Amino acid sequence: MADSVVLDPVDLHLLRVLQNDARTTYRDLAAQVGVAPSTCLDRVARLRRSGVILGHRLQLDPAKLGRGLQALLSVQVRPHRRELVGPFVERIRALPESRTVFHLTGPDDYLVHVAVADMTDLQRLVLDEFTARREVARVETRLIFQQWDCGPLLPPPPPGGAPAGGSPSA
Amino acid sequence: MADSVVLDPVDLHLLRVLQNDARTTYRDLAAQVGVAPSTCLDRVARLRRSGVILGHRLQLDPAKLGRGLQALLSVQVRPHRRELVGPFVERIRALPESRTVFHLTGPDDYLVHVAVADMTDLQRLVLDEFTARREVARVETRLIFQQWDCGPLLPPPPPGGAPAGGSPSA
DNA sequence: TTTGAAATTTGTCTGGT
DNA sequence: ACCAGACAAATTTCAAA
Repeated sequence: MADSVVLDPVDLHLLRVLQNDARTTYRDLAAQVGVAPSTCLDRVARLRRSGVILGHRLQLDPAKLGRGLQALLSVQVRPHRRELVGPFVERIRALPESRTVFHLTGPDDYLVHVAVADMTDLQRLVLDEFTARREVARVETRLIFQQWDCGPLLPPPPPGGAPAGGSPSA
Repeated sequence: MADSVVLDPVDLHLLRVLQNDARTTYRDLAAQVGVAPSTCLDRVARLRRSGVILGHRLQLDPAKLGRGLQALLSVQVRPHRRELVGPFVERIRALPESRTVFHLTGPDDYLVHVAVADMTDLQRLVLDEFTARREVARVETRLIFQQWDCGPLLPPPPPGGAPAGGSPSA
């Protein structure tokens, strides 16, 4: 069920346009991709059903919301057992400051991306919500100078990519 | 221009609903928030103009796109001078595997979140695109077991928050 | 600034190619 | 699978409060 899905060039084109602006109308979508609007509807509905499209998210500016300081917290949880890490993750996820939580390989078990108002707020967060917890063995804080969101997420080209004059299968 | 913006309770309510589903219609939005649809339109347009809302993003499932393996790469760039790091960041941002690039405080200058097809692909990426570059002094790779996106990003409550029975201003 | 209703644009469905 | 057209529903405008 988590396996990958076959996407033809039309699907890819749709996804590429929608990732630039997820509210493009089906009419514009159709014009850009070169199929009829009703076909777009069909395709997009299929992509949602197959789980490729998970949903639509609003992209907000943290600074404009008074959360101008962002940081990454590396957290060691000891002992690293299910009955401890389950509640830990749930608690951290519920913090209004948390943006993303990663469970990682390596010596640092978790990486938490947080957005706070200022340094005072960050200090409070680290002391009260992380190091105060018994299962948290160590927290390392790194501030984020700048962050870039990269291009759209697209499937990798097949290993034996088709060259220009390649394999006429007729 | 990056300063925070005053948001009244209606704006906050709108943002909270839209972050759960950015395609909620203005009609439903109006019903949930308790104002007229045309007011919602006005408010949302204002939020876009003021830069609080940056855009609408499609949320895709990397595994369904054949990118089932994600990792975080910590990168040291030496010497850390503008004429080296500028092109470095641009090159990394342009990689189809890159999802986010962070410039950080601390010994690791950059953290790059990547999505790849498999281990072979990850090895290729690290060797060919990172360690092969002269300015890259060191790369540390950590795999992502699991990742949680956290609740909506909302402004922090004001320091002197209004208590329950507070300040009847009439 | 907000509203309610009119005008316009979109989303959705049906049936045909 | 795709397309075209028709209907329903949503968005957007606008005059008035």
